[in-house]
Amino acid sequence: MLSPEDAAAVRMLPSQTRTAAAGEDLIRQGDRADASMIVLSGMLARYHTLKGGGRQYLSFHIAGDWPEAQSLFLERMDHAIGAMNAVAVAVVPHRRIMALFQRMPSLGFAIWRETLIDAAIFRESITNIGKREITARLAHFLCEIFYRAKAAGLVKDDTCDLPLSQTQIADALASSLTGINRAMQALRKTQSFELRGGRLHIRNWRRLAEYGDFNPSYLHLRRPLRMS
Amino acid sequence: MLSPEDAAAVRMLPSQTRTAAAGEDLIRQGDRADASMIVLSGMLARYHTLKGGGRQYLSFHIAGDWPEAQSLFLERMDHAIGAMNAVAVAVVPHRRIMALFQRMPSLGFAIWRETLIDAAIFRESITNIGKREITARLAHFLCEIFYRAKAAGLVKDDTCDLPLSQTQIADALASSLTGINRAMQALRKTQSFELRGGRLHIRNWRRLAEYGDFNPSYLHLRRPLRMS
DNA sequence: CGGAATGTTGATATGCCTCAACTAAAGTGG
DNA sequence: CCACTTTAGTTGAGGCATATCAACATTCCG
Repeated sequence: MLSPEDAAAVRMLPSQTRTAAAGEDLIRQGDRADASMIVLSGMLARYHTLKGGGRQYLSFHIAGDWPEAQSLFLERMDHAIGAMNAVAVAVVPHRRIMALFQRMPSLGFAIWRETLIDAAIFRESITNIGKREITARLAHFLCEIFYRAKAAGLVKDDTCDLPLSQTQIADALASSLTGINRAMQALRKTQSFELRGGRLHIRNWRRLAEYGDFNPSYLHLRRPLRMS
Repeated sequence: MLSPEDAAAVRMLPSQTRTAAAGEDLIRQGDRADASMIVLSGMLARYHTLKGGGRQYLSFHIAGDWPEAQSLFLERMDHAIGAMNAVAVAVVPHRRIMALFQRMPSLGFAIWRETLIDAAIFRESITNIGKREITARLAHFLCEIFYRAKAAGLVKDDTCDLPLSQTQIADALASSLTGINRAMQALRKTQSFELRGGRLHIRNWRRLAEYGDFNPSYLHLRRPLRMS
């Protein structure tokens, strides 16, 4: 989340809109990128591909995110970025961004800050996967998705998009389809949320956050959200 | 790893040397930091503390690393930084660093790049913990430690420091003490390394890297190392 | 030398993965 | 619009990797 001024400056950048369908890759592991992208709509994911073809999803990105700011300074992609549903992104060449930095250093710092928050999200994911049992892990995951969507202004009627299959959630949370399916059933019993048709509806935030041991401080929002 | 010029500029910054003994924290979760630190010697770790007191180690840092560059733009620490053995760090106030950026933007970009590599390391850790069985996970971990030490010029006689107990390795790899102990024994059978007295000695890099499915591209070195 | 930290080994338990079959929903073409 | 195909979700059974618990050995260190 950039400040309004920074966001305005970014919008003035010459950019090209690119769309992708669910399942398509926008960048692949090993690619060189000479442009970054800003998500306009839909959901992107970063993922590693393992030998054998399995995936580990690393993070998910929604409108307003810069999932690829890192390519500004890292020559090759160490992961791929794919579309989880129909997606539109603004593609901005690196040189444009670098040129803008010179005029507005604060914008550079703001984007830097975004990449640091990204890193904080990865850290939290390590702990989530490493230390929490599968049901709590899922609860934490749902909390993060919802909280970030809310911070981005994408929540309406306590509902946001979550266009992931249970298989994909399993590959994000280092679990299996069966494992996630059963965790989902266990969590549903808490009546704290509903997940249908790619939409996540929160019924009882407190309970879900409690269950998932979710503390949003790692997201480093400038002002905390008021959760219902 | 900054470029020689950048590193020289950093060395000119007024800084204060601070030391810490094994087990001491340099910064705690929730703290505000108004200075960053550069590791001079010893090993630091970042970690999350869980309710119940358990730890999840997130990353380890050796001489030359900036484990805390993120505090430049993130107000509060979302994790702690502790010393794994006797440590010396150079403490540089944020305002000095920011002032230097103005004179040498390239330095800012170099540090930004370092934080992006940090993030890549976290991502790899997610995959390592999430998708690899415990023995391969350990092998991968040892490879990363050694490879980074080598890149930093801290390897002599195919040996580097690794001042961690099996309990600490377990808390880094989302395993248990017994689990790590047995993985260690299994790995030792490959004769590819020795780990004693806080020193890691590599006997057969190829075999260990193979076992741990270790591909160093995520470390984004400018020129790859030649491994013996 | 004694005590604490670290590492090793064995026994047992269990969370979750794997495999497999089946149901439900969604998407497609005649 | 219905039959068909594909994708997603559900359920059960069985096995295994790894956690947990407990005792003991070893090394480190004051």
